[in-house]
Order: sequence, then structure tokens, then C-alpha cells
Amino acid sequence: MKRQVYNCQAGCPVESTLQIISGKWKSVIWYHFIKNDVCHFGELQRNMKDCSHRMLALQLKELESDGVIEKTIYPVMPPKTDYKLTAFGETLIPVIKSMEEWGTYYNQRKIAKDNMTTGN
Amino acid sequence: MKRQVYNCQAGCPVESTLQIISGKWKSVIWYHFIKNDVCHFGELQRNMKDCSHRMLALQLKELESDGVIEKTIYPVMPPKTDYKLTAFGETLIPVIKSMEEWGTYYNQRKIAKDNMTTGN
DNA sequence: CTGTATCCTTCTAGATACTG
DNA sequence: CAGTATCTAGAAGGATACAG
Repeated sequence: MKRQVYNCQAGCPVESTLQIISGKWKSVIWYHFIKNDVCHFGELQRNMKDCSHRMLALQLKELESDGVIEKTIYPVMPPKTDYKLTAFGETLIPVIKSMEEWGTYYNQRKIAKDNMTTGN
Repeated sequence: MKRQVYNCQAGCPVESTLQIISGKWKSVIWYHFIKNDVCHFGELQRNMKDCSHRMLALQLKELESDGVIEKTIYPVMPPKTDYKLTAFGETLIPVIKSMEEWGTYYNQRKIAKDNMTTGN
């Protein structure tokens, strides 16, 4: 499966970052990886009820191939797998935090505007 | 037209930021708005040859309704329109810069890895 | 439980044409 | 030139089934 392709000047750094952070379910996944050191497939799935099994697997696969998370497979039955951020992946945390901060600002501003139009 | 919806906890700030920055052509558009104070439709279109007329109009419309750019319409024939970042839109620049910085780091790392596998 | 493949529906975005 | 509407091909993603 191809991932969404953003278009910019060739090799545009902003695009590269977006490729890794954005994607239908990636920011929720990032949320969990930043909150919990180690994540498991089933656990993520329970916490992301609207994300299909297929999509979760695909998104994790992309993050893994991007080198920001790594997988440990335990050869047991039933299978068990650990996912965690790589050291490289952790370098993205400050970027995500800055996006989070701005998003909070944006949401507050939006709420204020909505209240104004509804007359509250 | 509906925009792509990212999924996270309700009102997740990271999602809000992604909604505005990402989108098929938005980062190129941001690139031009950060570079040039004022942009025109036709000028953007010439600089984004692969972006269809329709998509450019849609993306600009979204950015405008998000309050990060504003449009000035000159009532002349043929029509002429100015687009520029709002003061609010400018608050996003540091976030984009931090994404740009990480993306540069990512790209360099990727090039280094690719060279290793091809034996250079 | 984790992971992949298939089918099928829904959505996205290009091409085109038309308006002011 | 700027902006919108329609039509259509192709991509994305859910449901399902199956394998290790």
C-alpha cells in the first residue's frame, strides 16, 4: 500500500516530517508512544476503537520502516509483540510538543470565536 | 468538500495543527507564504505546476476559513486577488520551522543509510 | 494475539467546462 | 484571472477471512 504523498520541492524537509507524523491514525499512535514506553498491538487496538485492525497494522508498519519505532517479537503462542520508540523516534517528540502547544492555542481561539458567534 | 479527518482524542491539539499544516498541497503553499509576503492565485499556480486549479482553490479556501491566511479581492476585470498570512497564521511559522529542522535531520540520516546499503 | 490478503464501498482529486 | 460545479478514474480504508 502506498502512503499519502505530500507535494513540495523535492525532498522538502517539512514534507518528510509530515510523512511521518501525519497519516490517518499516526498522531493517536504517537500519543500512546509518548505516554507509554512500551506498547502492544492489542492494547493500542483497545485504545483506538475506531481504527481498524488493518489500518493499525499498516500505520505501525510505516512507522517501523521510517525507523521511528521498533518491534520486538516474542516467539510464543499466542504471539506477543512489543513496540517502542527508537532513540531516533524520540528526537521527534519536541516537534510534536510544539505542534501540541500551537494546537492548544488554536483550539482555545476557536472556542472563543464560536462563543462570540453564538452570542455567549 | 470534506477535508481529511485525523483521528485522535476529541480536540487533540496535535490534530488541530495537522489539520492546518498538512493536506495534499498545504506545505508547498506554506513555503510560498513564508517566502513571499503577498501571493496571488496565478503566481502560486505557476509555481505549483502539478497542483490542479481546483485543488489550489480548495486548499486556499481551507486555509482562509482556518483564519491563517486572508484574501483581498480587487474588483477589477480580470479579477485580481491578494493572499497573505494573518497575524494568527504567522504564529504557526515557528512550528513549521521546527518541522523543517527535524525533516532536514531525517533526510540527511536517510541519505546516509541509503549510501550504506548501496555500499558507498 | 499478531499479521496479511481479498473484496468492495467510499472518498479524493484531476479534467473539463462554465461564470463573473 | 479567480472561483465553482460536474463527472469520473483511481486510491484509501473497512469488513472479513485466514495463517503462524
